[in-house]
Amino acid sequence: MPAVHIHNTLTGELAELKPIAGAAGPATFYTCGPTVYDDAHIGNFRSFLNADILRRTIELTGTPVRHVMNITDVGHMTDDTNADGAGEDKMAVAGRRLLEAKKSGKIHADVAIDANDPMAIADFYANRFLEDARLLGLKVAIEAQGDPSLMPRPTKWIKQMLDMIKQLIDRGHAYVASDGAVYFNVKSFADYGKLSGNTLENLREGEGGRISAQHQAAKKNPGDFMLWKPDRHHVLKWDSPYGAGYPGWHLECSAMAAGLLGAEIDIHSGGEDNIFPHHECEIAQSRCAHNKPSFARVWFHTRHLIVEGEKMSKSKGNFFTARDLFAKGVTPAALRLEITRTHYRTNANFTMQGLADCQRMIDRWSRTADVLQVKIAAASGTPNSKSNPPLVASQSITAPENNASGISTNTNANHNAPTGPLEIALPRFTQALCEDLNMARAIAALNEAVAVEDNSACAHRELAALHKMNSVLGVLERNTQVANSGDADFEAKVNALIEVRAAARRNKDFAASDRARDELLSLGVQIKDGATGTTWTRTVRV
RNA sequence: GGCCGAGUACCCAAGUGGCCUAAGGGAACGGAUUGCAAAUCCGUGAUUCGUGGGUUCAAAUCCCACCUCGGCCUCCA
Repeated sequence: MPAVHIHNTLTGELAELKPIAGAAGPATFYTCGPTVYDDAHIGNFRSFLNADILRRTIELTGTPVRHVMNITDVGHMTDDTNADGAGEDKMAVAGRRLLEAKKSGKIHADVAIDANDPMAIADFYANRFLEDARLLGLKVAIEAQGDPSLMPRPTKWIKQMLDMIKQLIDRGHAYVASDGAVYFNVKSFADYGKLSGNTLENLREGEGGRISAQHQAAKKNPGDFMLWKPDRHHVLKWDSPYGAGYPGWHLECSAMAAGLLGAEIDIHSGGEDNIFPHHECEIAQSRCAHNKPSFARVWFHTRHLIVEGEKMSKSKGNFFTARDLFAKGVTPAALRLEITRTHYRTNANFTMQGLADCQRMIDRWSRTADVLQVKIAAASGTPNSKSNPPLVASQSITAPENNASGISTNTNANHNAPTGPLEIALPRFTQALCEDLNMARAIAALNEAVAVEDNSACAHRELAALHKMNSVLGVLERNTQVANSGDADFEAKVNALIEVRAAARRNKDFAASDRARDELLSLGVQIKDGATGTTWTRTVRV
């Protein structure tokens, strides 16, 4: 198996992944997750899904991964540095927005949620995030159903954060300032700025007017960042030796990563905007609190997604959440592929055309899987459970050596020699991903293999190879529209029209059959006449 | 203003000194199929890599300048 190499933001070089725990793993991986004061948008999901692709790639090479992703439920202030209450808690803002959404009908008014309760708001959006994430195949979100500790919430980790603050004060890296807040002293950590390339001098120049003079004056250095903010008026507050208040927002990741994965971890990921200040500050806190030579060995950052060539923004009307797109008929598979197929270190351009391109690719892979399934069933003499007639003649199957479960009982001498195109493509696919997650080349390897006619006798081995590739791509199992299910009336109407059309065609009344087809189209339904009858999907409209 | 990344066909996108007269997918066009479509299958497609210079036997790939886009510079995936 080739080793996974990825670009390490910390060094600017390609790093071979060697788990701290040894070759057998597990590799420890922490991903900065969402702050749940609103629905996650597709840009958020690009960074989460790229982390997922990396995690699945490592697993493809045979190394298990322990992946943790936080869900931030502490509101934090819209302006964290302002003490006089001019900044507002993000959860409070979210509560107001939620009330407005209910009034305008965007969210069902009967959604039982108290907009004045920050934890209820956080739970509401956390659940919506988890729904979207599972639909998109974010593995950690699927695993967290069985083990919630894999997606920790900072409000449950306040004690550990306070322990860390104490440790930092004791070691001389943090101090209580005249304004009552606890700050980290950046001058006490020589490597501060190493991750982002920011020097303390540059930072001083770049103050940008966002830091109030009052608090700047209380700090020892302009770059010092907050660890604890005493604030009796904050929506969420906890008791502490520094007064009731709330933790600095960098602290949660340091505390949870250490608590769940260890003081040193293999990989830490996030969006490119996390590099500074968030990850820079995490490194400073973690290394100083734990007195370790490194925090994360490899830092993995995904560049931002742009939409139709422009920065995504609500005012431009190119701002999409995953659920917006699902409601329009986009399959989770197509969305997943569209936002992960471009290399993670370039700005990906999300387009509706691209989404359609991805859907076509996935449909073709899916058909290949179906054909292989049918061949396997035919070879083993098992009747196809789906009652579909075989789509492809199975005369190429020469040896009844396989069973339907795909487990080989073959004892042929050339058992290990790849024979079919997918099996031959698998090492190229794996190699491409191991070279800094080259998705485009991996996908090309799969596409080329799918285009080759498979004359090999080993359908089950071909299918196994396809499933291996899909274990990273994660698309075959989620290639269905979310929007379709649950509307029985609509489905009945569609099926009735399809039957009307079929009857008209049998009578050679083509004018009537075309009318039925047009009517379906106006309902947003696209039909496909297949060998086994007519199927339909919702057309994707934007 | 400082620092950093990127510009490859109609669109998405790989390739980072010779195997590139540039991968893969989509669109478009032509053919097969279809009552006609859709879907599917087959075929066609950049002498050229933002612009202008330079280095080299050799450049999309290295260097310089310029243009455009994106990111960070204490909210942000």
